[in-house]
Amino acid sequence: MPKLPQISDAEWDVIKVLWDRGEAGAQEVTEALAVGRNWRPQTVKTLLNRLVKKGAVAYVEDGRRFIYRPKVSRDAVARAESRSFLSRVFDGAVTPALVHFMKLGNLSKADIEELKRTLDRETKP
Amino acid sequence: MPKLPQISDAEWDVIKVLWDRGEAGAQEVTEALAVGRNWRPQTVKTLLNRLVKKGAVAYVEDGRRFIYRPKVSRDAVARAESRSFLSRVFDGAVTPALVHFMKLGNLSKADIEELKRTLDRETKP
DNA sequence: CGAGAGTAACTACACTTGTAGTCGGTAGTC
DNA sequence: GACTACCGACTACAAGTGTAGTTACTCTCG
Repeated sequence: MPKLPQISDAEWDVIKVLWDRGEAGAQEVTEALAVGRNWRPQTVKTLLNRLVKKGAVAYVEDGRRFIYRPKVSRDAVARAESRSFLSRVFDGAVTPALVHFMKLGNLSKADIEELKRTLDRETKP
Repeated sequence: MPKLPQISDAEWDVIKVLWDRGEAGAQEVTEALAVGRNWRPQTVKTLLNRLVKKGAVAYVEDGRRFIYRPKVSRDAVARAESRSFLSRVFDGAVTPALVHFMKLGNLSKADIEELKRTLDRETKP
């Protein structure tokens, strides 16, 4: 499995677009991010380049443009980020973090039901 | 309420010691961190200084040494970090994050019970 | 009193991150 | 064939981070 690189905040926004679409060219990514993140095209290209250099993203040439595609799964990266977050903020303990998040509020009844089911599923294995 | 500064990884380790003890001098912090983070004393002082500059920590002079004390609560900082983590990794959605964390595993039976109770408590208010 | 140990202040320096600008090439258009 | 628009490559640059070194001062011990 590829070693997971450290992905920065701005880079996350970029790679999210790739995860959503499967693959995309630089221009497409720039347009997808136009709302909210108002980046110049060069900025997006720099970020794509850094992601390539980090090994998080691959590309194929398509004529004179590049098509980028994620090389690492969102789930794997989320897991790594979660672990680093947990160890920094909660000393690695999952349960206090869960309690903290639950108290962050805004859980609907449906959410709560789903979470309980997930807990049940976690009980046996 | 004081604006919450952005606290870096290394700074977290330092301010955690202050949260644990209430207050401490630079040397004490260095010793507390000697296991795991093997930092030179100057490194710890630099980090304390940065925390002071950021407004996360205050100090009083005690003779020719400084006694440092947190100015922001761990809970408030954890909340801010959680929010930023959530929005980066899970687009701000709490429930998927909770599910993800639960699957990170290692929940004991007792943990699961506690979490269910917490969910129940979240149900009414 | 003189030497050593410990203190905070100031300085250092490479790496990452956010946010681009510029350059040289090519594809497509008149 | 000349011009324009777009592409990737390379360069830039300030702020934040990790990790200290150096300096100037002072308290304490012999």
